[in-house]
Amino acid sequence: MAKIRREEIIDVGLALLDEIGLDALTTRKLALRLGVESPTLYWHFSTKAALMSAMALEMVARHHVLPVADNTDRWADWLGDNARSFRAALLACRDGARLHAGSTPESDAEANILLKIAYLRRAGFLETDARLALLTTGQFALASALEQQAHEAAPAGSGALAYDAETAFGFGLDAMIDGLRLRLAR
Amino acid sequence: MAKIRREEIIDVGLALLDEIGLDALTTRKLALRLGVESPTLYWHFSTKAALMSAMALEMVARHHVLPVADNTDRWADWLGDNARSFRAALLACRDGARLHAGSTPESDAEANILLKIAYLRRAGFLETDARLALLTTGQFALASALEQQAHEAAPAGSGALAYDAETAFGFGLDAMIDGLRLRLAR
DNA sequence: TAGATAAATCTATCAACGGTAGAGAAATGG
DNA sequence: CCATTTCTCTACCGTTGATAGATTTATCTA
Repeated sequence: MAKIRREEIIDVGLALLDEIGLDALTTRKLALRLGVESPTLYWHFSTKAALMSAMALEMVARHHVLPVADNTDRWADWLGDNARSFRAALLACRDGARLHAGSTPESDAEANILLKIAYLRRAGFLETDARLALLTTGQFALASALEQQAHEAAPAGSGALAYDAETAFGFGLDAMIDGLRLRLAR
Repeated sequence: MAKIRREEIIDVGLALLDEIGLDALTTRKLALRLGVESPTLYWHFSTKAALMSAMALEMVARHHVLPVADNTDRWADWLGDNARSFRAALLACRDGARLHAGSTPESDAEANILLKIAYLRRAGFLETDARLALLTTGQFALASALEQQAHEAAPAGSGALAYDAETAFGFGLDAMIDGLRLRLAR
């Protein structure tokens, strides 16, 4: 009768996800790896979806740790780094983007996001614009990671419209930030 | 013994999806509504995922019908309209964005996408940039629709970072296109 | 230390799911 | 009229997420 902690479930869950992918990740397989029977998981989490949410949250918390910058002159660089960091967190684990999109976690810690908004305000943005800038760059990062991992899973030839995901993300992100710079200048 | 056609399955499938949502859409329920037993579906589609892909394709084909413009001066307007049209297509049906993201359809008809690339080339873009501009605006539209429908399904209070999805999309899209305009000017 | 209370896991089972095998009905064409 | 293809049926399989309730382990007090 092995005893497990909530953290352990999340931790092993993420490791197993990385090995076998989201579709194959069942409560039984996870329980087996934990040395436990599957109903045990339902004492720690009300539902499988709740467990997945917790995993998604932990994944971002673990890899997306970019602190707020001091230099407000370089806000554009920081905003780009922030989006790249978020995207990298989603890519750090197999099917990570789908895991995140499938659940509905309060993506960033509330406190952290307020700090980021405050930083952009210091750089000259209106409150609303700061929020939207963070939101939309984040959404775009998610979309990019989502599509990249979908292509990794099913390597369709995609004849005429092949592209490199990394390059495409950089292209779109740069455009977005250039647009924001323009908006700030007005 | 009712006979059904492939189109009919897709059609009724989309209608049923709109009623009960993606998670509740099972082959049995769909078969029931078609007046057929569920294994019948597997004669028309090799797998449920293939059926979902076909539905996703039909959904976009039905609603995302913006033709290529003539006026190359207004390429920015057209590119914005194109992204808005794509997003509207995903929102036209409950869980439409998840349906699209979950499958891996050759999003646009190949021929159509080539026309759009050609149009942007005429407007002055390099081949690569034209492709990336279409790709990234489309990805952003998908992400926006995905998050909007996720919030519709689970109306989390989301205390401090509430926002209107439509507004946020317009904000990000405008920024992106402004950035592209800048790039074109160089 | 003894005994109760709370915390955590177990066994057994459920209905529903995606999918398959193979028999059989309906259409098609010579 | 028969043979062949096209399409649907019944019956079933293994797996899934989840629940109920007995049972064990830890904790806390008298």
